[in-house]
Amino acid sequence: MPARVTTLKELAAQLGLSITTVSRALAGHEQIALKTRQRVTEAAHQAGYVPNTAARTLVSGRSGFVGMVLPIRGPNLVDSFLGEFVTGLGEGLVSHGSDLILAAAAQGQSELSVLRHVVESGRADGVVVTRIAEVDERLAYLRHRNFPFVAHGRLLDGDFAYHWLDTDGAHAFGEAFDMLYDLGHRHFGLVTISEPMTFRHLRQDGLAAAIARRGDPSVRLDVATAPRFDRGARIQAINRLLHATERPTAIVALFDELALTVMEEAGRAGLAIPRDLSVIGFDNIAASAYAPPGLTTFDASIRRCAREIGEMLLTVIGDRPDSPLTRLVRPTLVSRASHGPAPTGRN
Amino acid sequence: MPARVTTLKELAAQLGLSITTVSRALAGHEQIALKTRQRVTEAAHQAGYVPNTAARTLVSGRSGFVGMVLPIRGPNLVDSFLGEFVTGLGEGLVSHGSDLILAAAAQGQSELSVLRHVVESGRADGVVVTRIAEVDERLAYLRHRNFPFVAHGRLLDGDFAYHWLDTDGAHAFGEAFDMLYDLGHRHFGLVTISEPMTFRHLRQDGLAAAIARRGDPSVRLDVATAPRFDRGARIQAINRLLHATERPTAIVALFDELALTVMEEAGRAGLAIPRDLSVIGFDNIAASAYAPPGLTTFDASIRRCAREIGEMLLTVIGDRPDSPLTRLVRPTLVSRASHGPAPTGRN
DNA sequence: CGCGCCATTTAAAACGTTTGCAATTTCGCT
DNA sequence: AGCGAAATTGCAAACGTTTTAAATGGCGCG
Repeated sequence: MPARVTTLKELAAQLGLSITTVSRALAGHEQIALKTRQRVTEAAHQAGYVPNTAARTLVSGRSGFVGMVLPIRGPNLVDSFLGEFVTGLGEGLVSHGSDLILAAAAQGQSELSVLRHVVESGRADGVVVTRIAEVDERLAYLRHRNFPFVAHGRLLDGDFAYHWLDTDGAHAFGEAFDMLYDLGHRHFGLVTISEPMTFRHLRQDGLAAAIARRGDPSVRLDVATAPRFDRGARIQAINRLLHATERPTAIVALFDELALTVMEEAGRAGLAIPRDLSVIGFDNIAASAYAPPGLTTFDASIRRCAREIGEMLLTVIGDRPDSPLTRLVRPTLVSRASHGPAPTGRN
Repeated sequence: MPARVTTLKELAAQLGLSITTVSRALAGHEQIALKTRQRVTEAAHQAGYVPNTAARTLVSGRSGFVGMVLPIRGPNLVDSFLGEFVTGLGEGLVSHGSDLILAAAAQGQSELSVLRHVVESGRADGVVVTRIAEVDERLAYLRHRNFPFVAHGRLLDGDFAYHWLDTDGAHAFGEAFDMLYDLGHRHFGLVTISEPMTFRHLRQDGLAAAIARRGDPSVRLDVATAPRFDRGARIQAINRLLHATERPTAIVALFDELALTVMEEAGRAGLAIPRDLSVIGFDNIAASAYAPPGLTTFDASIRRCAREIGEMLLTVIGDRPDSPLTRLVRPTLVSRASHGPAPTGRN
């Protein structure tokens, strides 16, 4: 029946009350007589009244939205976590009735400009920023604007305070090293990317720190680097590692996609995993369970993290705490079949 | 510097013009002198002016948002397409500067109630509805409300007109049958789900139609059904198929996740793929490329479809066409190594 | 009976924008 | 210089809500 939306004015007219009273009754103000409150609530429910978001936002200055810039990459590249992340964020927000706004950046439009638009148009009360870069203009902007946000990931230098949640990649990579070392490995490979993302450093440093901690001079680490989205270069870098005169017996990859490529290329080179080569990844993407022989990796539980990020952001928006909320989540080892004892004979 | 947001009033004051003129100048109205328009545009750019969404929405009745209900399932179940879908949708919307609103349904809250809230709060100008059920209350509601929407998927009975885009599962399943038939297969298995989703019927009917078209009475089809998210039941159903006294030589799965389970269980039963059993899936999820020996499947190109859905929805919102926009996208066969000639000896 | 106090309700402004209509300015022409 | 039309600009209302400040009514008490 109702092709139109009910408004407060209509509801008030129907009830013979003023708009003010109806508004207050629905908000549950004590000052309105209980009987009236009940009567109004009942009528509102009856009429299927839903307050208009725009009007409410305009007057209150709060939109009830949380924003995020949608990472759009090349034609066939989809952020592999996006689904999980968005689901988790939704879970985190739903308790407060906040919705999520996803703003896409058009081709050639910087992510910053989209972020600015989201912030300055008043679309959102706070934003989530993911994939922190070494020098991150988004963070600089948000700080400067003093706009509520929570970062998924961290900057390297702690020169300004902000709210963040990060997975403890450093710890995981240390754990990977220790495990492999105890399995007899001494010659390691690290496959990483060349983009200036901070998680790259955090993880690599965690590995280096674990090596240093062990204090065994016979440990050797070779690093292969390639651009994140250049499959050719990636394969080339990996094969340099694989076909060196002295080949590592264990390769740790910055994340699963790289590890899967390592396994593929290893297979192509006639190396059996884990007999000839141990491989460990990070993230635990769906394919890792299926790729033979099953990739040992760390589960970053993106969904749970995103949920927590959502909750943190709601706190930040509501309470504006002046000391930063921070949270380091330790990823859990998912032990599958891609790692094992170091090969004993020569390679 | 600007911790506050610039408003039209401030801009007007600064320029010595009325709010009206500034508003019109920025909107590019011809009636405002060109020189003024330029001056205003320049000043607005300088000040980093971004119009307030809420105010604009309130007066224009258009929010510039497109809504979608975020499917939240059990703890570890994430809609495997969500990332791709959302990315595609974002791509489709970005040209018109529309953003995407994702509203999550809290535990125990029906998807319909969330949808109602999105629609009636005026948050969105149109919505996208995915995973159409046989009897879909969301579609019924939207029609009744006469609210712009585009469905990803179709109802079975065409009793009311609406805008949709669907992947032609019927065609794909027919194609799969034809291919397998030509490889000598006569005994088929279909693994499907018990939930009342329409795509289930469309695909199964496509398969049945292809069988009928062939007119070979020796063709046999066994169907195994299990609830979508009940892994145990799924495995059981598949194994009933696999361990029947007369086992199918080719199994077609409703979608890749099922096909992957079929391959796992086949491996567990000592069957070699594709020597002993051919398996074909649908969707082409990431894991399908990695799961040995590589799953033959159909690529639904979710991202491209979602993008088109976004574009369709913008058309619907803008033009309110009275004849329905419909689009059937033919999925493409991704031929990997999980299918082959029917085994010749007895099984 | 009148005063004041409390409980309850309401009028009106405000949020920032768009837009119908009216006012003002400019300019050509006589 | 003066007129009228065209070009340009501005006033004010409207969108639906929240909120401040004020009004109204009821009632006890002196």
